[in-house]
Amino acid sequence: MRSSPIIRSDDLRTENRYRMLSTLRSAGPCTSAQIRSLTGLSAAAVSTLSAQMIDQGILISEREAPAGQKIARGRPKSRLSTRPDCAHAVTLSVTIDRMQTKLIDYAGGVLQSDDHVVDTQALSLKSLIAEISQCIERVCKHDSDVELRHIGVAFQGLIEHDTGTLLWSPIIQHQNVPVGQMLQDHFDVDISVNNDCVPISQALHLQHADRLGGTFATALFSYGVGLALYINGQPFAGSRTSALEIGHLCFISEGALCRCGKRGCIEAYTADYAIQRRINNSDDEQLGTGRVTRKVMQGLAAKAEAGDEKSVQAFRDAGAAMGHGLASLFTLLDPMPVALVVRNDDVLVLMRDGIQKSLDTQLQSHVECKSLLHNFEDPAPLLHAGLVHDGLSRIDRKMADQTPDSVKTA
Amino acid sequence: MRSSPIIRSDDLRTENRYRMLSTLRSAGPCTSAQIRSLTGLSAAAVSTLSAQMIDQGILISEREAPAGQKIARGRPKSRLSTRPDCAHAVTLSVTIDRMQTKLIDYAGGVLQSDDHVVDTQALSLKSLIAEISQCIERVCKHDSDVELRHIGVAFQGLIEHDTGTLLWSPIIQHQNVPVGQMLQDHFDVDISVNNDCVPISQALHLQHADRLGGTFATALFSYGVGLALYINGQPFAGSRTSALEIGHLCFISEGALCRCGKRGCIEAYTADYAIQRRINNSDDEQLGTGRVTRKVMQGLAAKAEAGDEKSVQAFRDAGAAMGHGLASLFTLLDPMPVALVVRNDDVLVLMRDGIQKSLDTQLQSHVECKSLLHNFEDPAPLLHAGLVHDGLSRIDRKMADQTPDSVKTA
DNA sequence: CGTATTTATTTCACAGCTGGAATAAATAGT
DNA sequence: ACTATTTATTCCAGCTGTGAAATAAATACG
Repeated sequence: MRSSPIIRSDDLRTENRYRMLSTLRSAGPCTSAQIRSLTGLSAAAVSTLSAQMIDQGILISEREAPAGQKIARGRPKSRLSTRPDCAHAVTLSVTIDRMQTKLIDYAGGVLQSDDHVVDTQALSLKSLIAEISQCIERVCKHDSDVELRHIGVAFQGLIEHDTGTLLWSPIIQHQNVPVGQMLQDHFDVDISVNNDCVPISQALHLQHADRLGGTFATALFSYGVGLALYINGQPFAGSRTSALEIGHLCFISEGALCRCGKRGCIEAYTADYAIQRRINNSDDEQLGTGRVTRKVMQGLAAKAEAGDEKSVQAFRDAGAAMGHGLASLFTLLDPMPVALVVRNDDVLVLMRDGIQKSLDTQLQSHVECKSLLHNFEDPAPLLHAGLVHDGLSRIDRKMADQTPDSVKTA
Repeated sequence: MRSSPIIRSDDLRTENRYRMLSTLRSAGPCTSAQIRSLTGLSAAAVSTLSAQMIDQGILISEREAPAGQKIARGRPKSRLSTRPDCAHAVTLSVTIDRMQTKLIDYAGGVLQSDDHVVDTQALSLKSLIAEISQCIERVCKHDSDVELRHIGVAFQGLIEHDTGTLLWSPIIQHQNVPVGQMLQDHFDVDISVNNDCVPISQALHLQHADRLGGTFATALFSYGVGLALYINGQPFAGSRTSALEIGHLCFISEGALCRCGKRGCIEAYTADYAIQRRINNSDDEQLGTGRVTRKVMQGLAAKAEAGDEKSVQAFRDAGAAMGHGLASLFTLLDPMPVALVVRNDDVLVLMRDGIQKSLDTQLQSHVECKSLLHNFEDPAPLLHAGLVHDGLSRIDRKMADQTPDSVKTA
């Protein structure tokens, strides 16, 4: 009902502070004139607000790079940017075989990295949280003056975004794990837990809006398939979860057995284990254990590229399943560009025909679906960029709330 | 990126004017104290704003019903309400066999009604628009001082909400009909064209939020199946269309022929013509012509209720198809309550088992789907309420924009 | 009839943002 | 050194809000 929560004029100030921070966050360091035009605020307001925030130690102002030869005529521009040491965030991505942790400063710089190899499926509930906590502590302990304000965690699976509860995940043996709550008890800072697709989609929106536009889907092929949406320039958030479980849409009723326990899921044809079992002649009932290594997948892909009939068919079927899922998505919502994010591009090339054929068959004729598919290799940097942006944006919100007055009062 | 477009303090005023109107719109006539608590505005602001709007002729203030016996002690409350004669809207619903038009005043009162029987499938493009225009003119001509500010049209089909273009509709032979544009050329007022599900869903949110909550789906069974969503208290709007074509999700690949030209659509099992052809032994290739009358459907339902095996199965299959669609929706987004809106409750009763069984089979086990389905009989009053609310809300927005200053300037 | 009670409006000082004008700041060119 | 140029800041009146307190309005009660 309410389009905006702003009523009081001091809420306006908070909002405008956030606007400035948010602008600096996505556009990088800016001169006050740039901020003025990007935010729509008046010069007077920008000046007042930035002075206050510099006072508070949130922003810093520095001369524009004096190294550049083309020095302008008048008073040199000074650029505002967020002060790196004013706050820190931790980003943590959990995949089936490792935890990657980074300590980030308020300007987005990476201060510490930690890569911890671990078999997540073998962990007890207690040791899962313990391992995660240790990763976070490791990156934080390195520096002495860490102002930790946010921890952002990315998992694969079904995640309740308000509470950060892991409802279900293919890489964890347990269900309904309140990861967010448990970490908050441990560290007492804001925690956000998200399906890994969500930050990736955020990063794509920041970096590739030119290609993808404001409305697009992000499909991540990893140990399973994840999907996140941007709609009209906004990340789509459902009432409980933000990511869409496209992998568990029913593709063939009473079909192949899926990891989730159901039959005929898209994932039971698209996931690496599904492709593997198909090519290796094992039947569709086997789920296998552990993960299919990247090397094994490359082997399977090579086999298909070499023309092995069965392998080619397996990949084509995987594509058909995925195409069915996208067609369903396009039927329910509107057709939209899709970013296909995958570690190994070969796999996508092999599936692409199947995907396209499925789309062509299943979409209504009046729908144009030319060139909706965009490939992106290597999800890792996107995931990192998304986690950083998300974490720092949440800190921005808190910084904006700390109006000078409320600081005095507190 | 921008959470709110408010920067200048006069935007604030516009927004707060709209807040007040919007509150009056959904809560009905209110005292200034009620408005204060519902909007969160201060007494001073409410007083100033309401005085201005009364001056402008947008609001009226009247003593609370003196008829009531329990007269309070002190100064009697006076209630603010929108002034009926300050603006008017037309609502128009087009179904396969009729156009229902109403002239509404700014308080939501029905001034004129028009029920025009017409076979929409037989109309040429030109006569379709002509018929619609004539309906609108008929209800407007009756009164002399009509301040027409908005026309809201509800169609079944795929509609681009920005432009009001009818991309595809089962009840119209033509495609890509720019209904919105053509009506605007004719009447020069704001036009909104929506899938009929959207206003119905809006009305359900207003009237039955207690049962459905802020996140729910609305499935309308009419000549086909339509679906609209509310997510976190907001109507869901896609980038082009707002309604979801759940009826054309693929249920059985290479299955029964659907009106849309594809095969195996949910609608090819759920629609009235689909049920009819199944029971009448005609094969799944026949599309039939014209519509299945309500009487015929009641006959088919009676047959099934009497225990006819084939009829029972046809309805059960229809339910299974619908259940598949809902399961897909619940898999992609979160499971949510569903309002099943249908003219004839019997039909729903016959399908309900099939729906539930499909849901139970296809949803992941960790999902609770007990009692998500709610029945609503008779879509007509809901559609009307939704159209009225939508039309008047859009007028509210324009009224809020007319700040006293901007009036003087203009 | 005057008083108590309740509701609505007005008034005041304070704070936020705007647009425009006036200053201040910092540098290149002459 | 002085001036021109460009950018940033400050100041102003005007508008929008807030909370708190005072005032006005309209009725019931005694």
